[in-house]
Amino acid sequence: MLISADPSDDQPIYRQIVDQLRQLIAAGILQPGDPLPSVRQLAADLGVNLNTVAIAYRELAGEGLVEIKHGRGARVTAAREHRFDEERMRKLLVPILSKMILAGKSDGEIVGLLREELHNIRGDKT
Amino acid sequence: MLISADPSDDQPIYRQIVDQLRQLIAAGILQPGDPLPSVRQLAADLGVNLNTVAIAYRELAGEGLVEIKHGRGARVTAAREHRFDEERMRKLLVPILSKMILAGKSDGEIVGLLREELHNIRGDKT
Amino acid sequence: MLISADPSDDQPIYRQIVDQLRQLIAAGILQPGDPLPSVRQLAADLGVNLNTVAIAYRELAGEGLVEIKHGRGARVTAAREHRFDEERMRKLLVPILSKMILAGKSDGEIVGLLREELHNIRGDKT
Amino acid sequence: MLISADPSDDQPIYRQIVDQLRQLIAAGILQPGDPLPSVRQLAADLGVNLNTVAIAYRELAGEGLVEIKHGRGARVTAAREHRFDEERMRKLLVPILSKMILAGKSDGEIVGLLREELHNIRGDKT
DNA sequence: GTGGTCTAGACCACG
DNA sequence: GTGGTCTAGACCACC
Repeated sequence: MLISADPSDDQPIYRQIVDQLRQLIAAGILQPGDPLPSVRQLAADLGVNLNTVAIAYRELAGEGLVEIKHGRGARVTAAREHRFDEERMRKLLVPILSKMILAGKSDGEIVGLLREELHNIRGDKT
Repeated sequence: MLISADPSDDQPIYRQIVDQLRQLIAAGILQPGDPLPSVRQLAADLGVNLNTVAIAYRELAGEGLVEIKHGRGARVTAAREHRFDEERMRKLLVPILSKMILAGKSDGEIVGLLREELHNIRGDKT
Repeated sequence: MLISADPSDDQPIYRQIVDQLRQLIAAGILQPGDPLPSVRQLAADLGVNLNTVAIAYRELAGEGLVEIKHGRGARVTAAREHRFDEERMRKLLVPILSKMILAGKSDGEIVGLLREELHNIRGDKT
Repeated sequence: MLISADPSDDQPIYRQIVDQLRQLIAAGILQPGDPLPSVRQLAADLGVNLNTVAIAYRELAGEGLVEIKHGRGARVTAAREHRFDEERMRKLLVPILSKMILAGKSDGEIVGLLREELHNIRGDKT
């Protein structure tokens, strides 16, 4: 299982699912055309309600990352540029960076950690 | 006023306040020992509910960034290492990085954007 | 083959088939009395399930556009006025028009686009 | 009540709500900044479940037509251009036009009906 | 089998 | 008060 759901996380479960699937797609582990697990299957695996997974899938469909076909499951969309709201990204970044700075991290350490995560995501997936 | 509250932001107001105060502390604009505006004052300035500001202050107190003295207002905590939950930081970073990757950003572009934001936060504050 | 089935379309396949056949009849490309391809044949050509095509034919029969003769295939119905539920047509039109209006289209642009499509459908068919 | 829900309609209830609200916004009856009825209120009025309305609101938020504020209700978004996928609009139009043609309507009649609907939507709302 | 929709009812988060 | 999320369970539509 590549996906997990933690009800005690501060993020709602459906968003955890969205974030993890988005990461798998960004990593290339899920390639365009690949099928996602069925709503019922994933719900059973995660021990969550069917609707919770359905909401996650619907959100990904809204982002254009997956295509949902009635009766035939969901698949990763044929690759296409994802829109990029730079201002939004910066705003998301600021609180995280602030926390790191307050923890005494130097710019080098912060950039290093970022590079590590980028590498983790991109990884090798041949 | 260095703080603003935007009701049309996607973040709840109390979190906007928390994030901005944390950023000001990280930037050194608010130094250890400095007093925060009173809850009443800030609530009035921002035009938000008193409780909203109180919740924000309580959250910052929970993070150990400010000390609330009953009846005597809140002050930035005497400098001390803020705990650093690296795993948590990484988890916060992943969804943002995934989105940037899907938007076609190269590692260099992503690191560049991060460096810019770091610079913006650290800025000049003597 | 004048018909196609696109699994990545947002419309279900059976509806794609219905809409395309209806359009061909409206355009006069399929004339009253003309035979439709057999369910088996069309299903094979489109690479879709037999039932999917059968459901499409049944829907067209329900609209009175085709006649299904058990064991002898389906034919376009002898010409007769198709019932016209004006209210239903208006209801179908409203969401599309609303979207166009919100996109800033003028009445002229909208009417122009409609005229183009009418022309495309009517086309030349001897 | 400006909105209605018909469970026997072929469109799902949440989409009926979306379409009607979009129409009201296109018509200017709901202006930017205007509050939408609360989820619970509208659900009660329509006699449907709270979640059904919530899904409709979320969809409108995804379209950028309304902004939902936790604890403070939903409002029509400050006006902005709605994206316009012309190909999609044409594809939606074709089946409707085919039906009208099969009903024996002339181009003039069809255009006339369209103009009427445009007028109905745009209407006077000073 | 797949996903889509809806309900009733619960509990949490925000202001 | 507001909306957000989740559950359990039902029924429908598509292939």
